[in-house]
Amino acid sequence: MTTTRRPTRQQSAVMDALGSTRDFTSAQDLHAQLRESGEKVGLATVYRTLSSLADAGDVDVLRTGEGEAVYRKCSTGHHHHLVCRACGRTVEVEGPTVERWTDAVAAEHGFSDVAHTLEIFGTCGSCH
Amino acid sequence: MTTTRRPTRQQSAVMDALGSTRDFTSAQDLHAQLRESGEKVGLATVYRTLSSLADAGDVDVLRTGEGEAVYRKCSTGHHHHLVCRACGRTVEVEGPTVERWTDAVAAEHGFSDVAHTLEIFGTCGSCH
DNA sequence: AGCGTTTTGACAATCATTCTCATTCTGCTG
DNA sequence: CAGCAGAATGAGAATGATTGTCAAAACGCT
Ligand SMILES: [Zn+2]
Ligand SMILES: [Zn+2]
Ligand SMILES: [Zn+2]
Ligand SMILES: [Zn+2]
Repeated sequence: MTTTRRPTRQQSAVMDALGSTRDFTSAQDLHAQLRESGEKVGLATVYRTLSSLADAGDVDVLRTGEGEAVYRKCSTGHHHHLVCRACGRTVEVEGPTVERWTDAVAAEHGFSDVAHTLEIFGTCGSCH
Repeated sequence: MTTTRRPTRQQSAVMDALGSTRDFTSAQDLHAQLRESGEKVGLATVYRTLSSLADAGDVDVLRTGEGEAVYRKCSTGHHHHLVCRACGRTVEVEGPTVERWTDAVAAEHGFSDVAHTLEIFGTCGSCH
């Protein structure tokens, strides 16, 4: 069931658009940006491409408070995000502390096959 | 803008329904349960009540992978959740380790007014 | 160029959530 | 108890993101 992937103009357009910003962006917004910049890409294709990328782990996804999915091209490897509520500026953070803590807590309660989600929100220096 | 609250039959029905399960439940599911148990409560009211409770911090909210909001009556105070993917069993967890870590990371990057979300998912012992 | 497969896109269909607003409660007041 | 102003309710419409449909277009390969 290996997802055979064939490269297309539309897919690279979406990836380029994603790469052009450091903020988390929604599928709708990406689609709007693409239209403005002249790229003709269908909305459904934007969704499909983002889903694939997310499944492959090539982009990070998280949900806004309203439940909308937002995407961001990130460095590889497990990490978390420190996001500014005001301007959206995002800093990737990582560290063994949380990883160890979550693993310990899960083990302590007999849970296996553990994963976790963690996001930190705040107001960055510039926006304060 | 203090949300003046007036107690009603519908609201307590929703709260009772929430209290009758230890798992995270969606507004839609709660509404269905209420109908089955004979309680006549409008869907809009279920949503309104849950929103109020969530805003007041009387229930915890989180989003499923599909973006649906799910609610749970929890103990008071800041804590996190260890949720079983298979059966939904939820354990509340807390500890100063993560709190300190997130605060430190945020401070290190000049962020203020910090908050965070953290959920741990896994397979509990019974479901393994 | 020809062919089987994959991808695309316009549009319809879902589905959770919110909005509207007329009607029904609730807590007082006299 | 009757009356009132404000709050809450509910049925249904409206919204908005996401997904499904399916014929047409694009690919990779021979
Ligand atoms: Zn990331
Ligand atoms: Zn982590
Ligand atoms: Zn909780
Ligand atoms: Zn915490």
